[in-house]
Amino acid sequence: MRRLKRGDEAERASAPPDPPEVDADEDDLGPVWKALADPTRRRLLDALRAGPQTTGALCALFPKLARVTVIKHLGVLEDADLVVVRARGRERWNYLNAVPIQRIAERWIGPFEAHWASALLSLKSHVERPAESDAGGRP
Amino acid sequence: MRRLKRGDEAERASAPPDPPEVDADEDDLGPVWKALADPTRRRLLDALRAGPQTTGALCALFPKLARVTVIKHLGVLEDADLVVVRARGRERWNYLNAVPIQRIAERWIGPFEAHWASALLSLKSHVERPAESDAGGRP
DNA sequence: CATTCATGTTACTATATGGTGACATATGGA
DNA sequence: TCCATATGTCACCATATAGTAACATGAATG
Repeated sequence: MRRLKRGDEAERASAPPDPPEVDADEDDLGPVWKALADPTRRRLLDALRAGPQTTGALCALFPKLARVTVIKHLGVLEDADLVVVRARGRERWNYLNAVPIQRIAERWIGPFEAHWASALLSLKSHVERPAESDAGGRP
Repeated sequence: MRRLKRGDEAERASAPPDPPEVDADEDDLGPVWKALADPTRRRLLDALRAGPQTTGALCALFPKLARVTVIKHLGVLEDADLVVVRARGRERWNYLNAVPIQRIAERWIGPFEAHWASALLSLKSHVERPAESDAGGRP
């Protein structure tokens, strides 16, 4: 969790400021997985997909949660580089950074795609079958 | 429990006055995210990518962990439908099931992939206007 | 300068989870 | 039958995490 950086001079409080740089050199995907594990954080990212939001606006999207809870979730997302923050005045604009998600897609989803194409067929015959029988054996 | 799908044929022309609702469909792949959050379980799935293995063989692949730990991890993976088990005799063959991963790719990676493309565009505009940042501007 | 508003930080609690050893169950072979 | 092997369950502990209330900080406004 980073401290507030002083933003540029406030021109108006309705339009988001310029987006920060997309820091993308994140080789450790562990924090990303951890951040994505929580459904609230996934919904938070989903909300940010529509566009950058201030922290207060994000808190307003989750009336069931305390404001501090949302802030902590944002901190986890920021540590995972899934959210980048840029402060302008006393507002804090949260930007979605989808690059780590794309990393996951490249390094994880891709290799596993071969399985639901090939191994799924042999697996499908086992799924609805009661265990304990010896048909087919070790592939 | 299955949630309703919302088809969005109806386009909104401009920014609506009502606050944008966060689509909070907590689908059945919550356990999948939870299962994937742990690095040991990811390595377990990685080992199963080479082919089905008995529980004992999998335990042998993780000498640092107790056998019970591996079994519990396999239980989490099985609850998430990422691993399907079939018993043969007194052995237990664990099969990888990549379908939930594919569903994550469809429902998550896909929508976010469109975003990191636009994020790069935003980055470009940010680079072309380097003056408005606060870097070094703090008196 | 004082006030207000948006935001962040500091304890604190409850629950979840990873990890382990001891014990239990079932299967195959002597 | 008896015994070894493969696997799963139970009780337990340490840590992590989601969540909260109360308090603190910092910027805009009068």
